[in-house]
Amino acid sequence: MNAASFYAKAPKHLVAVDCIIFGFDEGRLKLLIMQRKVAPMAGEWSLVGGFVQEAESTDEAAARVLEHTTGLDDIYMNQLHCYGNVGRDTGARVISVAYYALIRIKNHDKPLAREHGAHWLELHEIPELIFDHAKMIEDALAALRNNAQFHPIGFELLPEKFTLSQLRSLYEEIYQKTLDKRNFRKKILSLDVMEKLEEKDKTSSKKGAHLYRFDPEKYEALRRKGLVFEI
Amino acid sequence: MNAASFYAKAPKHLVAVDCIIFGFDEGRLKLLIMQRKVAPMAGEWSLVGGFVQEAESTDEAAARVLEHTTGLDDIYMNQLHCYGNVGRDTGARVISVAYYALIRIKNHDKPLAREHGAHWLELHEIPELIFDHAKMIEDALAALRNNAQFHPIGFELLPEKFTLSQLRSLYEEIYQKTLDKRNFRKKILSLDVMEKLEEKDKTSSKKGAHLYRFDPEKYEALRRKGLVFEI
DNA sequence: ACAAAAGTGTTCGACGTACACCCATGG
DNA sequence: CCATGGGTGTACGTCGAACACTTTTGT
Repeated sequence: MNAASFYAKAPKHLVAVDCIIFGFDEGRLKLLIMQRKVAPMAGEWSLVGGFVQEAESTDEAAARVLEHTTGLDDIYMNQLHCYGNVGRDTGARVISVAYYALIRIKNHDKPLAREHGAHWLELHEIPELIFDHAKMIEDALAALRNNAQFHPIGFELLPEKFTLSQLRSLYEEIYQKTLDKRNFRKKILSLDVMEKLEEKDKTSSKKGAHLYRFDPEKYEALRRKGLVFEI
Repeated sequence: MNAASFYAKAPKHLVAVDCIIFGFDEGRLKLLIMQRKVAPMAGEWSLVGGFVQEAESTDEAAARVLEHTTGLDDIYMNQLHCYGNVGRDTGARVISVAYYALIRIKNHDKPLAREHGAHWLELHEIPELIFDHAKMIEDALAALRNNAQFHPIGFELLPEKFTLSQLRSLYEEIYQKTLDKRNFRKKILSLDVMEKLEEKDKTSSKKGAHLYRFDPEKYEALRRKGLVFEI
């Protein structure tokens, strides 16, 4: 077989990206979910997605879709899985590459999201979703939990400056279990990957809690020592 | 937009699967690599792959390609990652979903593999590969290491009956470090996921080593107790 | 008898876990 | 002055890591 017929003989497929977009607000982990605009399943709840174009990589397609919906262009994003079952999309055979993204809810363009019919919902509020999107969310949660345990990705969900209580409640939300306050502080501070700021946050206590900021250089130093970030 | 044009307007892509096939033989981790038959890059070294057809899922495509090359139809297989860069295949725009597979080298159809120009090579023998296949192997090794630490997948690479020495040398090969014989035995035996057989293997010692067999039911019992397999 | 791999226990340090009280301050 | 969340230290048990000698048997 020559090269031309090798490629020409192969079938072509619609390829989509779907994004599981995590946020953290009011102490709760949330997902950005939208109402689908086209048939079939128009009006049903769906993840944010789009088709991969000729001139873009799948990663770029996911970044484009994310920016289109949130207005943010520097989102932490990881490929989750490629969902390739034949009948998964009831409108056509579509192979979908799912990405999960972590965003700081405060930073995103709320009106833009609203324009697209997108809503932030807590995990237990998620309605029935089209196609295999519920499975995607389930897989994304598992991936988030695995990933958050050994990589400093939790910080992507918090404001740049945050208190230890906020950080702890984020991990409590991710793992769905309460963490001991003293042990958590000991652990995270011993890793020495955050800068302690002079500022205090007084919004949630009279005394005020110190603000911290994740320091990528400190994290790099930790890696260089051969140590592993672990919560 | 109506449904017809929503799907019709989207571009279609060639979608391939590429398989990183691991085996374990003579105490070494090996990969099944083949020489490409078509242009461009004909004659160059490549992973085993093929195009996803209309009527099959990506998983099915990978299983088909694996059976086609090895003659085996019950191979342990995991999706690795979807590689979607625009220029990754120099012959055409091809989106590739990579899978890694673990097989018992002894069981596969050697002549069939040879017919396809496939060869088992040790990790340090792998020549330069086409496209992004070297990156795929690198990623697959990382995934194998991660996965082998918490899931009993090492057994997929060994014969049904194996000695503790074989098992240990497999893990030493995967992690590329020597493991203490006593600690390894203590750890793996404490998990109680293997059946100790009466038979002994005398091929590698005068004294003979007991053979063991992985027992999926014992592993399930471990899981039910909420414990985690960890090496 | 000897070579070659199989098999076996103990000690030590590190780390995870459990747990309760004082501090600072705004209202 | 008191309610609220912030901040702190210790004791115990578990588990991973290091480490060396005896057993068996084919040649």
